[in-house]
Amino acid sequence: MTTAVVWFRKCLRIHDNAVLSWACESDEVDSVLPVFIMNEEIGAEGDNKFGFNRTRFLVESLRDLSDSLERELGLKLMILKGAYLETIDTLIDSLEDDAFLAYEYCSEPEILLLSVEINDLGSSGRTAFRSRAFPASHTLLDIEKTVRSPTYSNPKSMKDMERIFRNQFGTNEIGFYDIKDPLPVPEIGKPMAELKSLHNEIEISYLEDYLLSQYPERMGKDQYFHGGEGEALERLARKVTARPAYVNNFRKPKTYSTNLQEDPREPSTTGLSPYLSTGCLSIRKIWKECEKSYLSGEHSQPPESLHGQMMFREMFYLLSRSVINWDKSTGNENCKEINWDDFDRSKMESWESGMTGYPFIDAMMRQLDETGWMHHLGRHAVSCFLTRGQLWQSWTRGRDVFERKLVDSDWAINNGNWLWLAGVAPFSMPYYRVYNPCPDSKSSLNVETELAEFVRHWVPELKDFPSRYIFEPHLAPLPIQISSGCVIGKDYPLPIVDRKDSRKKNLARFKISLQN
DNA sequence: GGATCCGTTGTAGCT
DNA sequence: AAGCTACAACGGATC
Repeated sequence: MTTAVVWFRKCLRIHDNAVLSWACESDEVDSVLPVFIMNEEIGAEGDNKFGFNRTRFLVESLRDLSDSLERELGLKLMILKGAYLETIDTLIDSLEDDAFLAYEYCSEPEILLLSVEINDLGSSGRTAFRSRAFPASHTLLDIEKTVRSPTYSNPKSMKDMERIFRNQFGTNEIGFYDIKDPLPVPEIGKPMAELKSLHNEIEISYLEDYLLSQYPERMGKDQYFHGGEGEALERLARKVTARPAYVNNFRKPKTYSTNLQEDPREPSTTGLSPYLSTGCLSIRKIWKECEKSYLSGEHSQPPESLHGQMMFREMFYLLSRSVINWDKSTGNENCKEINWDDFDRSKMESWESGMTGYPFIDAMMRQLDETGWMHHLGRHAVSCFLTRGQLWQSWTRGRDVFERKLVDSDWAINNGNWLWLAGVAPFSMPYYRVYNPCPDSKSSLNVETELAEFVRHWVPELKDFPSRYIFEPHLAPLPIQISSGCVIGKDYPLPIVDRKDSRKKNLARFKISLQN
C-alpha cells in the first residue's frame, strides 16, 4: 500500500494542482496525506522573512485550503513546524504504508538543493520511499527546460520573452500562445492516510490564536486582502472576468492617477499578486481569463498589458534560476557593482518607518507596514529614493524590508524588481531616470485630490496641511505650519536629505561607478 | 564596423 | 494646464 504525501508549498489551492490531481487519480496511490511545512519563523518583526501581514495572509490561505480539502475531497491538511528535510524524514518514518512524496518543482536554489537531499532519503537503503518533483504550475514556462535549452540566454526585454514564449508554446489558430487550460478540481479524493500524531504538528487555530494574542491591535484593523483560494477566485471573477473593458485597456504605467490607497471597490490594478505568490491562484487560470477578454476585441499588448505583466513575472523566474547569486550584490552577473554607502542605520530606519521628511515616501512606507501593500509605482518611488535617488544605500537592504512586509512577497520577483529599480540590472531603465519623491502639479498625478488625501491619511501629522505644501511641508512658511498644527522639525521630521542635491550627487556617483 | 535605435512606466523648466 | 524641450547619456542589439 502506498500513501501519497502531497506536499503543499506555494501551490495553496485545489484547482489546477497537478500534484493533488495525480494523488487523487493515480492507481499507484492508495491513500493521501496533504501536508504543509512551516519552516520559517513567523510573525515576529526583525530579521525573519515573514512579517505580520505576510503571516496573516499565509494563515488565512492555509485555513481556506484546509477547509476546501475537507469539503471537496474529505482530506485533512496536516501542518508541521520545522526544517523541511528533517520534517519530511520524520514524517515518512511515521507512516504505516510506503511513502510517495509528491511536490511541485521550485526554481529557488534552496529548494533545488532540498530536492536532491530528498532523493537521497530514498537512496539510503529506504525501499519504502519514493519522491517526485512535478513540473511547476507556479509559472507558465517550464523554467528548468527553458534555461537548459541550448539557445537560452538571459532575457533582458519583452522581445526576448516573446521569443521564448513562441518557442515553448507556439501559437494557435487565433494567434494566442498555445498554453494548456488549468486543471479542474479533482472529483474524488482518496482515503486519508493513517498516521500517528507527530510532535511538531500544529493546528491552524493555534496559528490564528497566536496572531490574535501577539497582534491584537493589528488584527482588529481592516485589511485589503484576505488569503485563500476562495478569495482569489472571487477577486479574479470580480476584477478580471467581469470587466473585459478594463482587461483590454489595461496599461500598467497608466494606473498611477487612480487611488494609491487600495480601494476594495475599484483599485487601479487587479490586486491579484498576493494570490499568485502563495499559489492561491493559478497563473494559467488568470492568463486564460485575460484571453477570454482579448477575444472580444482590441486590447493592449505586452509589456503594458496584463499578459505583459505575467510575462515579466516569467522573466524574473527564468533569471532567478539562470543567474548565479540572483539575490546578491556581488558575484551576480545581473548586478552592476556600485559603491553604495556603508549601512546607515539612521537612514534605513527613517526610510523603513516612514520618517524621511518626504510625506509621499513616508505615506507609502507606513501603508506598507500597516497593510502589507503598496502600489507598484509607489514601490518604484521608495526603492529609487533608498538607492540611486537619494539615500545611496544598497538595494539588498530595501529588498529585505519588502520581503518581510509585502503580502505578495516573492523571492524571484522581489529581487528582480530591486535590481531593476536600483538601476544595477542589464534590463534596467537608464540610471538617470530618478523618480521625484515629491509629486507636483506638473506631473500626470492628481495632486489636489487623491495623492494629497493619500498623504493626509497615512501621515496624519499633516492632516490639516494645505495641498500646496503637502509634499514638501518644510517649505511652508512658519505661520502656515503653526496654523496647520504641524511644525516641521518638531511634529514631523525635516527632510533627512536635500532631494535635489542628493539626486545630482548620486547621478554623478553612479556614472563613476559604471566607469570603474 | 560605425551609426542608430531601444529599453515596461522620468524630471525640470518653460510657455 | 497641457505640452513641449532640454537634460542626462548606459550598453546591447540591430542595421
